[in-house]
Amino acid sequence: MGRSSNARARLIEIAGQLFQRQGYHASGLNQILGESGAPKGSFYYHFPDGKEQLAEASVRAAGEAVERIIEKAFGRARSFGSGAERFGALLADWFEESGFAAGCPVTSVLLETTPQSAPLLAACRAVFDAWIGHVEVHASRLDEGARARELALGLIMAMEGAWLLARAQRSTAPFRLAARLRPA
Amino acid sequence: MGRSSNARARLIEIAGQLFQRQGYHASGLNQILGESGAPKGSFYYHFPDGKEQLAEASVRAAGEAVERIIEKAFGRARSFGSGAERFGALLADWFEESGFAAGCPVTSVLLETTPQSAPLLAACRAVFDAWIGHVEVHASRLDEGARARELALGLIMAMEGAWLLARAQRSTAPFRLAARLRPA
Amino acid sequence: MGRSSNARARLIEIAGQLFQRQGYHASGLNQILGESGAPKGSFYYHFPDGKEQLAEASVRAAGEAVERIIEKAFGRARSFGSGAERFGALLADWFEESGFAAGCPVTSVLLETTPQSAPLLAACRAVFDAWIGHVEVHASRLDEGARARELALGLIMAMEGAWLLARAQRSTAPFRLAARLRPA
Amino acid sequence: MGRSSNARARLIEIAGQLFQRQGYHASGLNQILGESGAPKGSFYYHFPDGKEQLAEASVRAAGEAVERIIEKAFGRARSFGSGAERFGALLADWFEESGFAAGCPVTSVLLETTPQSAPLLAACRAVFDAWIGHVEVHASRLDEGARARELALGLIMAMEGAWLLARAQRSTAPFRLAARLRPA
DNA sequence: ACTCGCGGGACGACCCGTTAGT
DNA sequence: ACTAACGGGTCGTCCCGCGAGT
Repeated sequence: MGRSSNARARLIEIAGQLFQRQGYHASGLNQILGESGAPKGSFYYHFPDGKEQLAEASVRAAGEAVERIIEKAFGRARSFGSGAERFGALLADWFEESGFAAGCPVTSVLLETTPQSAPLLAACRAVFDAWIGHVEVHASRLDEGARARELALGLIMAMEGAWLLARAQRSTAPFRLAARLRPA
Repeated sequence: MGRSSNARARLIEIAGQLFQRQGYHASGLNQILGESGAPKGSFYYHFPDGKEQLAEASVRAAGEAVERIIEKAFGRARSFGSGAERFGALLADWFEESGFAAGCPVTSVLLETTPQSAPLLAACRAVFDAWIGHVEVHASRLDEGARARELALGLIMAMEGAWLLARAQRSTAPFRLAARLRPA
Repeated sequence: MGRSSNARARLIEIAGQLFQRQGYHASGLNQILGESGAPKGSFYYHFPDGKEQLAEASVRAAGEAVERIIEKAFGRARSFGSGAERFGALLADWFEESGFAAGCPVTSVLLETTPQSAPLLAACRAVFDAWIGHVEVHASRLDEGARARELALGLIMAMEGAWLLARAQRSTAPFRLAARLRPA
Repeated sequence: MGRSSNARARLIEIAGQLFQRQGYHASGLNQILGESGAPKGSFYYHFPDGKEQLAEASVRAAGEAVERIIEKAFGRARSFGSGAERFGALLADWFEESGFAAGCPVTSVLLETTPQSAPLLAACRAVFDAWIGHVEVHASRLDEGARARELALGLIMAMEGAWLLARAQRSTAPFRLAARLRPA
């Protein structure tokens, strides 16, 4: 498990980065394999179902990374607002460190998938749901519980929209505004 | 001239639909040509710069379609809130009529383009800016002017995020929540 | 005739240059048209049989240009050797002025034509024969008549070979050696 | 290992034949692939740099074939003249066996390549140089050494020119005359 | 358990030389 | 004399097997 996990993990890592920057279809297997230094045979050993399986893994991995960001943002927050602001700031940092290039890891795969590939769509949905769930837990702790789900949904939704606008405008400003959006 | 406009317009229309459903790269020229009944040579007559030029045209065309939706939503609105709600409802209708399949016409192109193709990125940004500008005009008429730009940015951002979640969940509910999000 | 000859002549001129540098198939109609500023419709007015007809015209035109070079070289020559040397020098100048890039105008078309297009092959052969004939006339004037045809054939053949080597080596030296080759 | 060499070698062989008969650009990859029975994917495994890499290989392979002809012609020759005559005769045979259709394998590629593709041009030049070098070795053995290089250059140059005229006239006569050309 | 060499077709976008309409 | 439109062709790249080897 030790050695092989490396190759597998590296493939997931590289693929995730490329998907976020170029999109799923624009990131060819050859490019992914080239940049991760893995030979073709190895890839199909680790991912016998091919590119989609890799995409699913990359979506789930990136999903967990964002979950950690959510925990970091809300972990010690004393109000939903301060947690949301910290969340936006952390996403803004991530985005800026990528050179204003890396989109949301779920979105990049979600939008190029619909008709076929139910498992991939399901993974994207599951990751979104997990994010919302994590935020909801913190919301119900920090705010009146009745609004918790709406607060969580609204925050994730706003951050996703912010990610898009941030990309189009090459700016981190949208993340800060998104952190302040609340259901009326 | 009349005939030819048809071919061009039809190509833009079909391409836009496919991009929204499958994404830019997943929509091959052959498919676009096949579904619009246009031969290959005609396509390169109307779009000598190729697929990207078609994408740019489709982004701009869809941008104008959404502008009309914005005008329709806010045209007779007596409050920003009622305009926003109507906007969300119209987008929800559009999305539902597409069988829960059509994403935002800008997003689908924006996310698969970044490193290269500055004109395409510029077109995406211009369309976003135009939407925000249109909403802002109505916001400053209906609300205190000081918040108009933030209200507009927030609404567009929220709707974009809603479009993503709507797709992942095959639901129109996100649009309704997005319509109610406001800067705190 | 006055105005239109210009367009026609310009097309022949440009096409000849491109064929010599890039070959027949590598020189697209669009490039030829673009560089000569002629619209597509005009081209098919002047050359209803298409690209091959243009190629034939360019071969014949360039053939006459070389004939003039032959006359210039041998016109006042007092020996076959001095005429041949002058011929080689003039071809070397032509080649050098083209930036060591322009091959023989006949060869470039001849080698990409064989199976189809008998008229084009015939034109190439006719131009070669005309060159040989012109040299032969001078040879029989300047040398013993019995060897005239062999001298002419040998000189043209050597110059053609020189043109190839000159191109591969980016040098004008082959032309000077070719001018000195004689049947043993 | 044995099997794969076959595919690669067969591609080079077929491509060389087609280039000699039709030229480089007129010989489409699909035709080459069709006649050699190889699928596209295999081709790009063996020649990742594409058609130009195949052309380079075919030029080098054909270059070695002609080197063998040179050795055969001059190997047991007792004079430069008899070696040259045998060389011309062997080329004439080759040309006749091809149905008066196959041009020089170097020339066909050289003339359609110039501006781009330095490696291809270098390969053509290297093959020419190798031929000249081989002839020169025999020339210095059989003749006065001082003239050896000129004899070699002149012979190769004459044979190249002969190959062109042979093609235009559908005759093997030029090869025999070329064999007799010597620097004056 | 894992890697690799070699191969396989379908499809990608693009551009070709040409013809109708006018 | 020229704009508009036409398909079939160009080369290149896609994601993916399969067998032997380590």
